[in-house]
Amino acid sequence: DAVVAVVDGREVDLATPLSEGQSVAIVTRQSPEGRHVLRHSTAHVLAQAVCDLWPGAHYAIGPPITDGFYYDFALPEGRHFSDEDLDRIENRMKEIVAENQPFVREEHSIDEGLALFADQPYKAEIIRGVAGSAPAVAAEMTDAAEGVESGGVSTYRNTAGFVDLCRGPHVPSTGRLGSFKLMRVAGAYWRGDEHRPQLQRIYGTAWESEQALAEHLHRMEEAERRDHRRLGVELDLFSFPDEIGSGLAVFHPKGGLVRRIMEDYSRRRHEEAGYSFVTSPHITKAGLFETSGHLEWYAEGMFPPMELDGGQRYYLKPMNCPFHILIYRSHQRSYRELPMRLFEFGNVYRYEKSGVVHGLTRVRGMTQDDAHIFCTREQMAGEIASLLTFVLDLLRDYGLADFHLELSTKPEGKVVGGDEEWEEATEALRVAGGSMGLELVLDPGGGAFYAPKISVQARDAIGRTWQLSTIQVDLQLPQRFGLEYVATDNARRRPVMIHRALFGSVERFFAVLLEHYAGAFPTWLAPVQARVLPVRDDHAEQAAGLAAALLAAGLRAELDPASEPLGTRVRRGRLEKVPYLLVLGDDDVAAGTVGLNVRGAESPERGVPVEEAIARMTADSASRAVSPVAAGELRGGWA
RNA sequence: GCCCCCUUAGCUCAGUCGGCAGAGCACAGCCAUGGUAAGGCUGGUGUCGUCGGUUCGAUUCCGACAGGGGGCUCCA
Repeated sequence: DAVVAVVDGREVDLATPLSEGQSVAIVTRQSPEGRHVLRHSTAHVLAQAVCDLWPGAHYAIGPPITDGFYYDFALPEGRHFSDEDLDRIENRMKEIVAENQPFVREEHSIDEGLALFADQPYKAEIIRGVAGSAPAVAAEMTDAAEGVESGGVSTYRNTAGFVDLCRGPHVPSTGRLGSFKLMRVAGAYWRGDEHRPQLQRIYGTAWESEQALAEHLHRMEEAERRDHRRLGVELDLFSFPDEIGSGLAVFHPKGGLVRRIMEDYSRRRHEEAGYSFVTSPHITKAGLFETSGHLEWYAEGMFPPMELDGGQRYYLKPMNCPFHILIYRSHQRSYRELPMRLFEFGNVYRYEKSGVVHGLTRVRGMTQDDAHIFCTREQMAGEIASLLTFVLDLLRDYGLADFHLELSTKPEGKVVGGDEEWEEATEALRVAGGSMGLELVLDPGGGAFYAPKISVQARDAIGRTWQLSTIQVDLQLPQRFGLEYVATDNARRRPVMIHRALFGSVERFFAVLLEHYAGAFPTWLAPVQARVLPVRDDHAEQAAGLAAALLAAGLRAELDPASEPLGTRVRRGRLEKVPYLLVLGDDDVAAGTVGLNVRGAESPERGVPVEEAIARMTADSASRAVSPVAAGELRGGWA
């Protein structure tokens, strides 16, 4: 069961000789570390198989990753892998496993290493790259994991003569791999740099047993089942008609309804929090984005301009901030007006590259719940703190509960503004973020070109983390646009501008909630909250009366008439994840009751008095305390 | 933008080794009035993503384009 050992705190091969007095622990194949080793060794076998099948192939890097591994190759004559090749490679890998070739560790000097990999340019580059660096730097580089230490290199060789540069450790022999499956091929740039050659990457998954592999594949299917793109079709929420274009969604009646409820609640909360609601057009003359700097910095992310009479260029807006700035600047402002909080559900358009568009989470046209707060420098810290509290509070109302914060600091290279300003703004965010009682993770260099930001990362029901709200402190745009206010001493001062979006984009947040809830929106967000099912046609009148009573009670209710059998209609209601199905038959008409089917319950409650049913449903509808469905159990759609 | 894959009925998919296509669900009509996860019968449905090429003939082979999926890079 052992794959490697830990000797004096360091992972080593099982074949490593021991000295007296050393502490030894065994790493088993199903432990996280053991799986890591299995995956790493499987990657080696993958490279060996590819080199067998494509003599002269160059192999680059092949690390273990979450759930599996990958390996990057450059095939002779610039050839590419296709899906059919995966089967061939996998079969060859199985032969190598059957041959049970030992992994033999060898140590070499740098020069020997270079000689060994003379015909492997990527390996040679790794060796040269690390050998040329100071030891401290080398240790930081991921290349160190590939087997290069400052003094020499380590390799692993097996009986077929395949040698790979590697730090190890590895399983003792190829027969000790677990169960694996090659998943897909992809292109990947050498060293992640799009200006360098694109290599052919093969992804695989590997586990300690057939069963663990099967469970992983099953988990993948479960995740697919709650994919927002799939649920969007199944629940008739939205679509992406080809005729409109890539990354441009239309929301259908039910999706539009959910969206409107989301937005309405947000509006109400923003009103209570002292925001003013503004609107701005979708297009503007080029000058506005020249002043803001967007055309200088991000023109390639914008849709190309429309030329109007006289050569005037108009752009679709990728952001709302310059418009809000013009609202601020429409007349002279006093310190008495600050902080001024301008909010808009603003439609913006960004020219996302064709390969990155993805469902509702990466689109070319979206609605931002965008606000800009203009305040004094003295107000800045307090404003950020109350903003963070507001944001987290609101996100919790939508059912997200598990957060951490991320502070993104000044990026390298293209930025505007001086170090002092950056430092002041960053510090304000750091202090506010630190006071929230949440983990604060540093993201060095991750800020926008004009401002540092703090973002709220939320974990959903199946453990994925989404970047949602962002708050940016901007000292640049107020300067570019010459914003001022008149202070108590009658001096003109420059306000600070805080950009913030809470959902990020309504579309994306919709997708996050849809997946978080696996399509079963909590009652307050559900497009249809209750459906009345008369058992027979002769209950139609009472059923219509009941539906009317539900509507009168403020519930989104509808009637599903008895033109189909009850079982059919119950099934449909469950698949559509309607929170309440109210069945009305002879007994109910006689007694003034309903058969109440509560979403998530095993069986119906018969004979519930109508008044009681309405009271329960309205209470549920008013509640935002919900617990989302955990992973799995989507069959039946009832969850 | 780059690499691989995909595109057949509203949806999910089968199929044609090149001779103008099928299933289930959905939809429509009729029957059935059924107390909790698919009642029965009948019926219609397709420019086989688009445009070119090869061919006597293309949904099938080739190319380009569009849209989608998985990655890479990017994400103000």
